[in-house]
Amino acid sequence: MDNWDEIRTAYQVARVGTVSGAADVLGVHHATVIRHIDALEKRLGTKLFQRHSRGYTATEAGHDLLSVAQATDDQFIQLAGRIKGRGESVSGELIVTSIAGISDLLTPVMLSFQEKWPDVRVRLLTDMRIFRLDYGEAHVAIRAGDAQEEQDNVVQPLVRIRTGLYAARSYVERFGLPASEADFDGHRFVSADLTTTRAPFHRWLRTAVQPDQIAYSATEPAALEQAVIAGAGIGFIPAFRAEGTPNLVQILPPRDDWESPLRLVTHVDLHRTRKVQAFVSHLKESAKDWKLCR
Amino acid sequence: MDNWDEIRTAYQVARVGTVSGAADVLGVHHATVIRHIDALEKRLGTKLFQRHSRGYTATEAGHDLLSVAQATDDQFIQLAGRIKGRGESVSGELIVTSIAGISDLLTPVMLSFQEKWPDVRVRLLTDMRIFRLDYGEAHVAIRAGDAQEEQDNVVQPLVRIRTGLYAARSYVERFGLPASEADFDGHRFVSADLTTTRAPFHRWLRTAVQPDQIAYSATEPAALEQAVIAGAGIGFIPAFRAEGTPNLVQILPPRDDWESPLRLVTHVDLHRTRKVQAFVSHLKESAKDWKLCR
DNA sequence: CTCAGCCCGTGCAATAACGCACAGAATCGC
DNA sequence: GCGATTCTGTGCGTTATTGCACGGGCTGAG
Repeated sequence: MDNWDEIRTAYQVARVGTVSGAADVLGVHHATVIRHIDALEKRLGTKLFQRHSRGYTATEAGHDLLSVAQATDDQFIQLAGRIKGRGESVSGELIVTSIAGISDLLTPVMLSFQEKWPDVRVRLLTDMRIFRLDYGEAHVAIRAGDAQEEQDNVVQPLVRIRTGLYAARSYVERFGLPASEADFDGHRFVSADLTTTRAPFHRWLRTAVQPDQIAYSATEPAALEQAVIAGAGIGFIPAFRAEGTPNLVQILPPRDDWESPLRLVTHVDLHRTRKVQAFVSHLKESAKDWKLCR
Repeated sequence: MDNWDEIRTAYQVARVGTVSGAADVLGVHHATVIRHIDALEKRLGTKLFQRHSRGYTATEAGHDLLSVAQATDDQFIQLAGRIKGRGESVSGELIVTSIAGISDLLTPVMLSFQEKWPDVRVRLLTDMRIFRLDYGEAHVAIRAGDAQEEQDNVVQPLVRIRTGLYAARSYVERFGLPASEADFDGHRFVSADLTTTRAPFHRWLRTAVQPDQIAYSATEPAALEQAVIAGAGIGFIPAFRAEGTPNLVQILPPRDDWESPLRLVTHVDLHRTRKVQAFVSHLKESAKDWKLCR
């Protein structure tokens, strides 16, 4: 059953009853309607209409087509309404992907957004691999660093996360408190695998300490944080997280060159839609209240 | 939502995931697919797909279209199957229209036909006006006389109904029994309006008797028959009906030039279908058993 | 790193679809 | 009964759609 347009033509003929009338409705010449009907009947091998001087009347097959195409027409009209309205409405799914380790910041934002727009189903994806906006894997991405983005992505800076060096109180009691960067000899450190991170503070650490001083490494930020809290070594923790955590001692305060700039990225096709715009503005508004960032 | 073909194209793209793949399925060039998508998105004002190097992935709107068009495709396939199979199957409605007054003959035929093909719903239409086959008002028509049929009608002779002149026994007791055609003076006759009948025996009667001898006239054959039986006058009754009716006296036996040839008429478009063929052959077979016809 | 394979996108030529005009036929109203 | 109207059907010229070929980009394997 190729050529749905011919079905649509036959539908109008069955509905109106005349070729001329259907042609008017369809906005084409009546000769076109005749040719569509002829072609469709030839392909089906059955007469859809009885031709007579007052018009076309549908046969049984024509009536069957009429009812099916009627339903189709209704559904397409509803579909068009939904699609056209979708750009205007804030509803459906909103998929946000972000770097790991900032879910404390994001989760309240997502929840308040969903509270504001109850028709939206929110999904937050965090994974090692980078989700591709141009594959439609997410509507909004929150990424770190200055990495080059793809062509069609709209990038805007969000906040800069301040990160400091911390250690657990239990670690300090056991290994002592280094006075400064020059006093790091003999200390143990917790860091991410260099293969999976491009965070500036981790890169800095690799230059500041010996490789064998990295006592513990992991890929997941939460795992690193847990390791520091457990006393495995000195490690980087975002200031906003360290402040709320007891038993953490600041070794070195946040430095500007450790700061990780967060970028808010959307695909250009989705950037214009009201749903994405709503979330973007909501996120930027919420980010103003984030402490210990800038 | 004009242009259903573009929806069909978009449906295949959403299903397959690539323009090239959809083009293969649709049997068109991939450039055509791209143009269809572009046109459809432009008309809807919404992106249906995210374009990337590995193909097209559907957006939310695209997924919506996919599910709607999927259902449409299924329904169209089923529709095509029904329509193509309809010509082969003996089912659905079968509308027969006939001249009034032969329902005794037809009803058993219709009933046995329905018994033979239980999926058929049979309708018998008899009315003063002639139902038009080319308007699709009936599949089969049984008509009388030699009237010219329209262009696309298939005509085949059925039987010739023998008609005689009869009177009720009560009439004969009151007015006497005419010995022959020459003895009609003073007798009363029952006849159809000349405006509504072209039956040869009625026309003959108008020449054989004086107009004021027509004591009773009607349009409906059953009404005429009832009038004759009630003793209103001498009238024509088909031999097959008169034989089974008590209290009827034959005035004149059937004559060849009174015979009314019945024609079996079908529209050329429907004549080929198996359903109509089945009924036509069933009717002709049954007609062989009709008594007092030839 | 390079090459092969598989996508998408666009200018240009061919082709199929379309609109136009006219003819024929039937119906409606006067 | 007869013109007026309406509808279908077809040949012809035009337009729009399609197919083709080529270029470019991305991906994944060797």
